[in-house]
Amino acid sequence: MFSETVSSADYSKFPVPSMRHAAAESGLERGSIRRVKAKEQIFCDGDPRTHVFRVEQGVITLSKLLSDGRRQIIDFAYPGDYIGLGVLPDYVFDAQATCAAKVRCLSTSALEQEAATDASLALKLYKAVSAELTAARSLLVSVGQKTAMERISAFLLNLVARNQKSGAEAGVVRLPMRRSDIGDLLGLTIETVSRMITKLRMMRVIDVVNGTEVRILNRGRLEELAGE
Amino acid sequence: MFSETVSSADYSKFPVPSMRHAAAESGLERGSIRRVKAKEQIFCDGDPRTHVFRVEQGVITLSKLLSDGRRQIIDFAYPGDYIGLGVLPDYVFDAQATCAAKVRCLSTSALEQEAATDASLALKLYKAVSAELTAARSLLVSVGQKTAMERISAFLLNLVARNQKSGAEAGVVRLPMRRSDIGDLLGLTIETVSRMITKLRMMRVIDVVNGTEVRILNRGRLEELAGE
DNA sequence: CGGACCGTTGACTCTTGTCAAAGCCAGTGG
DNA sequence: CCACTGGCTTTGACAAGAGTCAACGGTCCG
Repeated sequence: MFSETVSSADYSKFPVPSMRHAAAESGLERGSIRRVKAKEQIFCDGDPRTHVFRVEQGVITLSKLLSDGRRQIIDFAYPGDYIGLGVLPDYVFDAQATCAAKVRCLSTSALEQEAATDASLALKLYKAVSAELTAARSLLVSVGQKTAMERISAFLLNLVARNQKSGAEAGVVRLPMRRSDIGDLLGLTIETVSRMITKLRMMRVIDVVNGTEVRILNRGRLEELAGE
Repeated sequence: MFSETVSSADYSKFPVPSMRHAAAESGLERGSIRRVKAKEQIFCDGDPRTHVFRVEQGVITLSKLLSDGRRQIIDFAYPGDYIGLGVLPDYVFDAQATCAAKVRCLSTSALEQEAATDASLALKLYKAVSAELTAARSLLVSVGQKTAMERISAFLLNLVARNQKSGAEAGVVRLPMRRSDIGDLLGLTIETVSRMITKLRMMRVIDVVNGTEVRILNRGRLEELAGE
């Protein structure tokens, strides 16, 4: 499963380049682009936190692994999202591309140095992390309180909202992740995820094409099913 | 149950006072102290986010309520923790005191204004929110992946770690919250919480006095049970 | 063509939730 | 001083939602 995984040191091969057009760029715009292949690991839990990444293309899975193999996905990072923000010296989760992707690499030390004197940059970091916190807590509510059906429904609505922003066809969601990823995000098994999706299809609430594209047929019903 | 609850507007009666010794104080030190009684609501989900609070004494429960009454506790805020940080115009959860408590009230607008020019303050906010994010994700891993026994064990160890810092007797934890609070934090029912605590007592891993004070008898075993 | 991977479906199990009753403790009022 | 009340916890019996195990099918790719 991890045969394509790249050693955790690999991302150090993508240093932040010298500031060629620095004057025009804030600390969050600089940085070289790194291409990652599907299933390639960007960094691992426990690695020194040398870079912060900004997703430019693709979807990145952020996850935490327990020693016995259980996995909790903490978030899916979409284009525009930042990965690896925080105050700890090491990364505290794994980051892996679900599909071919591009990320911008920002040196942690340079970022922190700049933020120490640039209040607007520091505030941007504050806002980015606050948004992550809101998302994490919302997921926590789902996982802690909702039934399998409610979690799947809420998850789909969440994806719709994200995709809307990136201007996709209304009411159609691409699922770039596998069933096991959805399960590990929502605290369910792949079988349960599959069954709930089948049930939603049977209820004519959604339609699924190729297993990866979901068309919302009855948004109102889906919202009811998502349990507020 | 909510007979002692204070109307959501009440905290506006505690404005930030004029800066009497401003030169010596950063934006996070200023602010009047507000006393809250046990079970008193500090603010509600949806109220305008007029203040950020710093817990000075007691324990504050942060929770999110679903329309049908299910409740997810997002965090317990201990002395030194900040409540209500973020970028949204309204509060996105309820804050309620589990026991008599004191909080310092900081005006949101003043804080934001100051942070816009003071990078070190903005960085402090960034760090505070980052810590909350780490805690939220750690809880998410518990709730999403762990069994009831593992969640309870991890929860107790978490409390031990927090209390250690505030210099309590080693290996003894006070539980200022009720079983229903623990259940709503961990995504379990009160019955399950009670059963697991009983089981831990039977296994001689912990001892419980008065239902509110837990003595850790076998920390190693408890760590094993917490599932990494 | 064959294998690997992923998703779906079915039968069965089990952990946890639900419902109900009893115990415990603190505060109150006679 | 003590019985009463209400809130919280504990315990038990039972139910159900989700997990486990297993088999099958589809798709991609060498």
